[in-house]
Order: sequence, then structure tokens, then C-alpha cells
Amino acid sequence: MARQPVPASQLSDRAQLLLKALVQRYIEDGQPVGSRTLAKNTGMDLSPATIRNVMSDLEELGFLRAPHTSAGRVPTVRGYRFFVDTLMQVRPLENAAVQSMERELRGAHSTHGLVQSASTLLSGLSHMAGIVMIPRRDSVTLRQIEFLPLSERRVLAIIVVNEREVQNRILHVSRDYTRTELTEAANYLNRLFAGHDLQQVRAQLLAELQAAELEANDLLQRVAEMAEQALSPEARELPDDFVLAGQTNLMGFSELADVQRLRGLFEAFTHKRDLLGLFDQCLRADGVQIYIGDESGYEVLDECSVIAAPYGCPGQTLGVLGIIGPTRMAYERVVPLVDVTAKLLSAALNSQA
Amino acid sequence: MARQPVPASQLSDRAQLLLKALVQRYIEDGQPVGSRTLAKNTGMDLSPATIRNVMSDLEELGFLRAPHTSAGRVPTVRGYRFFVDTLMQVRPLENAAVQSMERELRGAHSTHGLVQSASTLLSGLSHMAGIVMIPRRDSVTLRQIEFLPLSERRVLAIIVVNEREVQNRILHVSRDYTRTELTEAANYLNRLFAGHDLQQVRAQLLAELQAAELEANDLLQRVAEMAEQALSPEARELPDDFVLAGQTNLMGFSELADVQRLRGLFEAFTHKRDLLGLFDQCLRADGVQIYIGDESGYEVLDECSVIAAPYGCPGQTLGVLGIIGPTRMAYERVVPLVDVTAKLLSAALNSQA
DNA sequence: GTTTGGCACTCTACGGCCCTGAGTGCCAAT
DNA sequence: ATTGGCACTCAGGGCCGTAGAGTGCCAAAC
Repeated sequence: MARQPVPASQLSDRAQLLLKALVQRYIEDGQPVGSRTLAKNTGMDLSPATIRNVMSDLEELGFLRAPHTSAGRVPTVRGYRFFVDTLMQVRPLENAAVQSMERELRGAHSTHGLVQSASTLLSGLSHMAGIVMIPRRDSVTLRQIEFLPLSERRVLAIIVVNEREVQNRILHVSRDYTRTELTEAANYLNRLFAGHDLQQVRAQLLAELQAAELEANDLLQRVAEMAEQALSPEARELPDDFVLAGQTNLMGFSELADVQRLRGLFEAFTHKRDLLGLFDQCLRADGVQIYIGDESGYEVLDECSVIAAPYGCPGQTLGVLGIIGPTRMAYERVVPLVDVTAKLLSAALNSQA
Repeated sequence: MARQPVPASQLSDRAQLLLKALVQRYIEDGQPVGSRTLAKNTGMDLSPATIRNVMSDLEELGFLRAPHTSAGRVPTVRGYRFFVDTLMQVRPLENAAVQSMERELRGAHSTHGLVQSASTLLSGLSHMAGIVMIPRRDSVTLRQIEFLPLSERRVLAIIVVNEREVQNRILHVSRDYTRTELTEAANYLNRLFAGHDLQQVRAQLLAELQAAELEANDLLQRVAEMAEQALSPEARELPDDFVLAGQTNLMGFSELADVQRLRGLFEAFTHKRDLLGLFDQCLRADGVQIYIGDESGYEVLDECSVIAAPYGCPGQTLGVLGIIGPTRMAYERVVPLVDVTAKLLSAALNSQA
């Protein structure tokens, strides 16, 4: 999306103030705002006629548009954009709210529970849809690995990573191994590689195998065959995924009340691909990202805004979380909410590890 | 739900034939059906006036109703009920379709993949929402159990059941055990109980513990402490759950087009509780169950019908699958679809085990 | 030259009105 | 018992007029 910044210089102070008042007003009650209303509403002592002139300018510049000749004006995407970039002042959440969020997150035990809670918090507090990408840790530390024989040349690999998470994988091997053989192999891996990064382990192992190729080291062969499968990157990572909460909240907004539009949106929720693409962009960003209306580049989100923020440990982004709602949303409240949630989730994940 | 059967004797053959024609016609194009249409449509050589009389009778008996004075008639829940119970003749699926379904299911490897495929099949072929409860096996055969030490008095239990499924569980124990101690405990359990039902194992173990209480058998103590947690029924079973596909299909039906109604429905999908209650009833039933409109007893389903069937091995029901759609659906096509899917899924699960 | 009041204009939303088409209910004739 | 005829009812669509809200423009005022 070409999102060229709007030079504030184009707009007089007065125009900016009026734009701000209009956007706030429109966000509040969803009706197009007319000059009369605005004249009363803002502190400024101006007649409706004057305001009409200013509004006319703002429309010409693309910040406002009129649904029809004799309605008031509503903000365009550009108008919202200028509002969130320059005009709005976010009000930080009250302490009490933050604390109750913290409590909620503390209640979760597993990583998945944490993600679930965060998502519920986002949707509950915003009355829109909350979304949290499953954290994907780039560096996965091997803590322990075990192999158990199953029947028919299948081996069950159990991999404990990051102190808490357990992954199972069924390997198909070239012959049946005995229990002792498997234990040996596991011991070998645990002895040498416990505490190392999973990808490193794999690379190092392959290197070693190359070196020892000539010597027919049976143990190493065995280890290699299984580790190859057990640690392969495709298998390693859970499929990209996210947890969604409060989708149905979106059915309450009149601007999304069209069943066709909703259908598109919900299909995007179930197919996930598009949304993941969008959220991926935020992985490489810093702080709260805002996509207003068609800025996201996905047609189903044309009438929606997405507020997202990455979370993770200081050095490393683990995922992205955010909110989806109609373009007309209370940005001033939602932005800090997303911000705080990201920080709290980060903290919770770190203390957990 | 009080669903008293309707004695066919109440209705003359002619009335039944007309009712059948009307329901079929209405299912086809969704418009209230008038006497004129029906006169032309059915083979019978009757004038519209005569048909009007019959329709009037049918309305009085509660099988039909008129949306307003001068519209045609539409079936009531009772009308649909009589139709599915007595009038309709299901047409079995074509062989080609069944085969392609089989192929689709064969493509799935894990149990979960199978469930997912079944659900997708149901929704894809019916153009409505497909739903499959996660199979819950009452008798879970222990194949192998292993314990691995984690830090801080936590032990990871790995339980392989039913030849294929692996369950992990983190146990909190009274002291740190050494690796050898844990292996001993696991060996003990595997030696004595591999191949037994999980619940039996637990009961037997408790009995043995009682018997040996006086002898301070350290090994047995150890085993008991862990098995108690690892095999506890609450922990054992995955939470009741189901997989849903094609929810968004429901957004295409004009009779459900009201956003409020849809919202209720989708909330039921995410909270799951109500739907699980309904499907639980089918667990104890045999063959295809049909709930029309408010027969389900859940208000959100008032405008919907649910076609469900249990699946599982011959002796044992593992779960329920089905379809959710508007009351006005092609029962003649959907009933065999659900029936066949249940049979295919059962077969697939059995061949897998 | 910015601001303002005044005025004509435009557009939507809403209610009433009429007409048409579809279908019914009833009655008298077959 | 069945039928044709006829009066009646009702939803939906088009049309009109009105009320309300808001605009754009212009000429006067500050």
C-alpha cells in the first residue's frame, strides 16, 4: 500500500481542529456530521457557514466525503489516517484495567492458554474481534529427546523443547530398532546436544555424518536417520496459525451488517491465509501498526481497520496480536489496548520460559 | 422434545400425495406454494379448487401454514416431520460420489485429519455446515507408557494408546525422581499392563496398592503416585470437542439472512456447549437422527435442521457427525449423505486402528 | 479578506396512495 | 365429492408530496 504521509502544513490549525472534532464525533455516533453540529460541538466560536467552507476544503483535499448532497460529512480513509497519525492523543489505560488484564493472563498455564486469554482479552475489552498469532520461536532449545519403538518400522520421537513444550512425531525408519538401540541413540543426542538450538543440532549432526561417512559407525547412522526426520524444519514448526476471539462481535456493527460482506470476512477467518499475510508484515515492524480500510490491501477488509502489534522477548519477535473492527472504531482507546496487551503477553511469555 | 408420531391414518392418500408434492416443491424454490401450482405440478387431475380444500384441511391439522392471507402454503415443522418420517424416499448416493469420498478420507493420516476431512466432505457436498465430533474412545488400550524427568518435581508422562495416538501429560510429583527410578516405574507398568484398558489399569493398580499398603514397597509407591495422575479420567479424555466446516455456507441462505440470527448461530458454534448437548443425544441413538426446527430444543436452531448420525466400531459408538442447515433443506439428499459419511468414517477409523 | 446571515437548492426518509398479481374462501352448480 | 365463478385479502412496487437536514453561494458586515 502506498501510504504517503500527509504534510500537516497543508492544513491550517483551525482545519485540523475541525477535522479532529468531526472524526471524534463521527466515531461516537456514526452519523454524518454537519456544519451546525460541529459549530455547537467544538469550543471555537464559528458560524456554521464558516465551518462549511472549511469542510469544503477538507473534502477537496480528500479527508472527508459526503454520502450525498445533503448529508453531513464522514471521514475518508485519508481522514482517519491523518487523525491517527497527527491528531489523536491516546489515553493510556487505567491502572485497574491493566492489573485485571495481568491477573487474567497469570491464570493461564500453557502457552496456548496464554494466547487464548490474550485473544479473549482483546475482544472482550474492545467489543471487536481479537486475534493472536501463535508464537513461533525461531530458536527452539532442545532439552531432551527420546525414541520409543512402535510396530512396523515406526518410531515415536518425543522432543522436549524450551523447558515446557513437548512435541511428538512418528518417524518411519528403514528397519525395526530394538529398544536398547533407540535408547542409545537418544542418550547420544541428549549428551551432546541438550541445551542447543534445534537447527544447530541438525546441522552439526549432518556435518558429523559427512565426516564419518567412511567409518561404518552404526550408532551414528542410526542417530542420523532419526534425527534427520525428527528435527526436520517442516515438521518442527507448528503450521502458522492464530487464535481468534469475539468474531461474532463484528456482527453487531451496522457498517458491516451486510451478509455478503460478513461472509467474506468470516471466510477469511477460516482460511487464515490472507490474515496471516497481513500480520506477517507486522512481524518485522515495531510497535503498534494501524491499517485503515483498504490500506491493508485485502478486499475483505475494505470496511475494516486492523490494529496490530508484535510481541516477544526483547531481542526477538515471537508473534503479532491485534484487533479487527470496523473502520469507524475508537482508535484512541484501542491503540493503547493493543499496545498494553502485547507488552503483557510478552512479559508473561518471558517469565514462563 | 415431545415428538409424538403422527398417525398416517389421519391423512387420506390424496392428502399425503399433495403434502409430499408441496414440500418437495417448496424445498426446491423456497416460494410458498399455491393451489394452482400444485394442480399443474402433481400428476393428479384435480382442479385448484379441490386442492384448496385439501390444503385447508392440511393447514387445520398443522402440517401447513400460510405466511399471509394470499400467499401459498409452506410446511410447518410438523409438515416436514411427516414428510421425512413417512413420505420421502431417500435416493442413495451414486457410486462415483461414494468412491470419491472414500478417496478423500483415505488421504488423511491422523485421526484428526480424518475428522477434518469428514467435516469438509459433509459441508462441501451439502453446501451447508458440516460438523464432526472428535471421537472419544471409551476403551483406550495402553500400549506403552514412559516417564521423563523435568525440572522442579515435574515429570513428563508419555502414553501411547491404541497403537497410534500419543498423549503427553505433565505430572507434579512429591519429590524429584531419578531417571532410573522413572524407567523402573515405566517398565513395571509396561510389563504388567501393556495391552490393557486404561481404566482397568488404574483400578487394578489402586487395588494392588491397598493390598500392599503395609509393606513399604518403594517402587509400587512411586508407580502409584504417577499412574494416579497420568491415568486419571479427567486428564485422560480430550475435552469434548468438534470440528466444524463450511459455517459460512449458512450465510448464503435467505431464510437465515438476518444478522441477529446468524450471530446467535455463530456464537453457538464458538461456545460449543449447546451443540455438544444436542449431539450427545445421538451418541445413544442408532442411525440417522433428524431434528427439524425447534425440535432440537435450542432456540438458536429454531430456523435450522440438524441431520446427525453416530459413527464408530460395530460395538461401540465413538462420536457423532452431521450437518446443520436451514429447515428448508433437501432432506432426501442430505440424509443418505450423512449416513454414508458416518459409515465411511467408521470404516476408516477401524482400518486405522 | 475573513466571517457571517440569508436563501435557494438538493437529497433522503417516510408515509400515503393506487395498482397489480397471486392466492384464498365460499357458494352454487354439476 | 368436485368444480367454476366471484369477491376478498394481502404483499410489493411505483409514484407523489412533505418534512428535515445540510449544502453552496452570494452579498453584506466586521
